Amino acid sequence: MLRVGKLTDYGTVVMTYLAREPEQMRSANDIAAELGLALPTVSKILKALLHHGLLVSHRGAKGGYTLAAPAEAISVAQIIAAIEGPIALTECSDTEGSCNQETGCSVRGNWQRINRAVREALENVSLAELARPVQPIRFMTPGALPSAGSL
Amino acid sequence: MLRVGKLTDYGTVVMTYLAREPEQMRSANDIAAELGLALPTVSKILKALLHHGLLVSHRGAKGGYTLAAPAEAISVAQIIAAIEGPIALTECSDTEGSCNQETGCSVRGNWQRINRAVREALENVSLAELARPVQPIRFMTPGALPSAGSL
DNA sequence: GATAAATAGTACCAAAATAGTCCACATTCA
DNA sequence: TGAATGTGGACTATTTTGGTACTATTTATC
Repeated sequence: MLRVGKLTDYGTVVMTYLAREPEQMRSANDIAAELGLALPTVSKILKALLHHGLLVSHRGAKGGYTLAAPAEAISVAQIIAAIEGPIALTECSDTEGSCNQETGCSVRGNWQRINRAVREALENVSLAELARPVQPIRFMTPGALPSAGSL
Repeated sequence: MLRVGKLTDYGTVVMTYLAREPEQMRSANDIAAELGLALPTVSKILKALLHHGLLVSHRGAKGGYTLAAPAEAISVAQIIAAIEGPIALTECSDTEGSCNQETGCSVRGNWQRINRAVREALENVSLAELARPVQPIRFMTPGALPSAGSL
């Protein structure tokens, strides 16, 4: 449940890679090679991240990308928004016409709260935390929670 | 960012409708007519909700559906999971092969925490809350938060 | 028992979103 | 000047999603 595109997943990986040595400028080519992804795909992701101010680019030979801010100041929410776009959980935002039912519309209103809750959860995870190696906080017996990693 | 299918949206509306008079059994036809949705679509949603134990069905003439539990005991997370399926935020769950990079994999591990945070946010909203009319908790000046309702 | 009204299950199609690629152009370093 | 690199946009193929149709099964009612 609750999907995020594959490109967004890549996006977090790319950002994490850049966060390892924030001062070091990396070309799209380097990143693609290092991460084992296709150059055009990486390029596309970098453009999106750049557009949303998460990266700084340097054109020309010896060019590349660096983080626009310290990893602590970049949230997962920003990364997702940059690539996924500002699409709400529900798509009923503008076209209210379809649901002229009192019941339905009150539901729609309450979705706002859900959206906010999820957004806050995402804003509270920084790129820095994402880049940290996984701390084995809890080892659960395999199979105990079948979909532990799923939403 | 962060999408939920249209069917899931309908699902919440259907559940909310049933929650209004929990004792009252409703046929798929009634629900479709009342909510202004196509019968086959509503039927599909009801089947999914039924399969996940959120509804109880009564077959045959005068049959229909009722909630399987009080609205307070059903979470939005359950509704979403029933219709959207247990798809994780990222799809890297099984096929670890594609990403053989240390950098990337540590990111993947950290996604678990994000998933959990979001899931908990969703589990903390019950169907009962969803069914409540929107309480105008705070009126914010329009435009102050451009994408207030989006994620 | 017969009949009508429902759900149950499954398969299918069309449309939309997504992933991924390619190319022509602009910029900068050596 | 030339090679390397980002920029922007268009394009295609694949996947996912939404929506529909059909048949079987169950049950209330007459």
